[in-house]
Amino acid sequence: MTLLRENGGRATSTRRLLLTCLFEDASHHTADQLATKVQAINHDVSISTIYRNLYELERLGVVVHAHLGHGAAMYHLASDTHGHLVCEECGMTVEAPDKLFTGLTESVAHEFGFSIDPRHFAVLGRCARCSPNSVIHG
Amino acid sequence: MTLLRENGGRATSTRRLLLTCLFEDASHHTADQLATKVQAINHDVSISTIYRNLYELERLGVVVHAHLGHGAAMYHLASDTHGHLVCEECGMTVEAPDKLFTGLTESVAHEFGFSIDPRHFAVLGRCARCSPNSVIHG
DNA sequence: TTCGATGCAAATAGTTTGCATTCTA
DNA sequence: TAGAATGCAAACTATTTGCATCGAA
Repeated sequence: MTLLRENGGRATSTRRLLLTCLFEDASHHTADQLATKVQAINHDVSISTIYRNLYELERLGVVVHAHLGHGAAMYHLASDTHGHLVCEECGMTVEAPDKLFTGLTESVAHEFGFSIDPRHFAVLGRCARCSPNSVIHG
Repeated sequence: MTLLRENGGRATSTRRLLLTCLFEDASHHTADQLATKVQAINHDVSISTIYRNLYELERLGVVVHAHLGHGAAMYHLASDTHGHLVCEECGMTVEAPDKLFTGLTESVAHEFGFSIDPRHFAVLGRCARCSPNSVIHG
C-alpha cells in the first residue's frame, strides 16, 4: 500500500481487499478467481477493477502473471517467482525451479542471442500420469 | 485429400483450396491469414469453415498449430515440426531445432516424470535486438 | 476539490457452436 | 439422397476500454 501511495496511487478498499486475497493464499489465481474472492466480501467490485489493479500491481512489481497453456492467465506474488510445467492433458501444474532452465537458457543465448524468460509462459507437456510411457512407471 | 476420403471425409473445394494455401507457403499462418488467402479465390468461405477444416486436418496429422505467445495460434504443415523462440518485445520468431530442448527434456523427465512438448507452446524471451544486454553486441 | 479509482456496459480478439442449407459421394 | 460440409450469426472466454460517477488525499 505504501508502494502504491509512493507512486501516486490511492489506497482504496478494493485494493486492500485484493492484496489481502493475494497474500492469504500465495498460490496461483485467475483474475476471475480473485474477483470472486473479493466479491465475497464486497460484492460490488467489478472484474475490470480487478484487472486494472492487477495491472497496476504488476507494474509496481508486487505481482506477476503467467500463462499456463490455454485459458486465463494466473496471477501470483512476485516474491515467489518460478517457471511452470503444465500437463496438456489433465492441467496439472508443477512449479519448476529456475535452475532447470539454465542449460536451455545458455544454449539459446549462445546460438540465437536470445534471452529466454521461462516464467512468463509455461512449458507444456504430459505429466507422468498422462504420458504415453507412464505404464513403465506403473 | 486421399487421407480425408479414407477417413470418411469429403473432398470439397474449400478443403482443396486450404491445402493449396498451406503447401504454397509452408511457413506459419493464423487461421485468419489462411481465411484471407482462401477468400481471395473464393470469397464466400467463412472463418468457421477454416477452423473446422484446420481442426480436421490436425486430427489427421496433416497440420499442427502452435501458440506463439499472446494472440492467435499459428498453423503449419505437420511435416515440418519444430519449437519456437518468440521475442516478447518485437514478436520476432525463431524456429528452434528440437535438439535445443533435449537437455531440458531429459532433466524434466528425470526430476518430474514429465515429458515436455516444446512445439505446442513457444518459449518466450527477448531477441538479441530487444534484450537489455544487447548494447554489448552493438 | 482535484484527479485517480470505480462500476457498468460495451468493445475486442480468437475461437466455437447452432442451425438451416448446400453439395459430395 | 443420406449425411458431411458450409455460411451466417450468435455464443463464448479472457481481457480491455469509454464514460459518467465516486471517493481518497
